Amino acid sequence: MSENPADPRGFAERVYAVVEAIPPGRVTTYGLIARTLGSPRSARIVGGALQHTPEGRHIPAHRVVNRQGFLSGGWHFGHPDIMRDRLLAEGVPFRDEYVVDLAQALWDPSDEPDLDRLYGRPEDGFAPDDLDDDAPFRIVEVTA
DNA sequence: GCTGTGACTGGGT
DNA sequence: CACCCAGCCACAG
Repeated sequence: MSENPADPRGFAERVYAVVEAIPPGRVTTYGLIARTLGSPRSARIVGGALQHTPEGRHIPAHRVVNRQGFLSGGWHFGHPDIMRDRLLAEGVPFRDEYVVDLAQALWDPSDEPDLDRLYGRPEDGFAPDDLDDDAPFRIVEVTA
């Protein structure tokens, strides 16, 4: 599987679009980005995309942390301190040395209105695998 | 095309 | 609360 047909820009491009929308002083998580893009199980791919962030583009990748608020991508900046200092400079509250206070700083991309225009539209022709994710049961074919 | 690999996650122990 | 475990899925060899 390479690229989503309904996703001509590529998954990584859409990840960048979301990350660029994160307000200064706020953070979001890999999982929320993945969910917002319609692919809840692709949190790891989100991380992979950020690892290959193009130099020329100023993408605030330091505003992405894991579900616990931990700066799991800290070493990408040379040292986790770099990432932490950038967040501190923006006023992001910390619960621990390398753990941000998600209760205060978490920003959910899916709360943003007009998601389609901001991040692209995952609906058209998107693989329906995500739809049953949160469903309590799966609809199966009735065999005669 | 097949395989290995994670800046992840949620559930279980 | 802290590990451990097994899915996860796009992407690079």
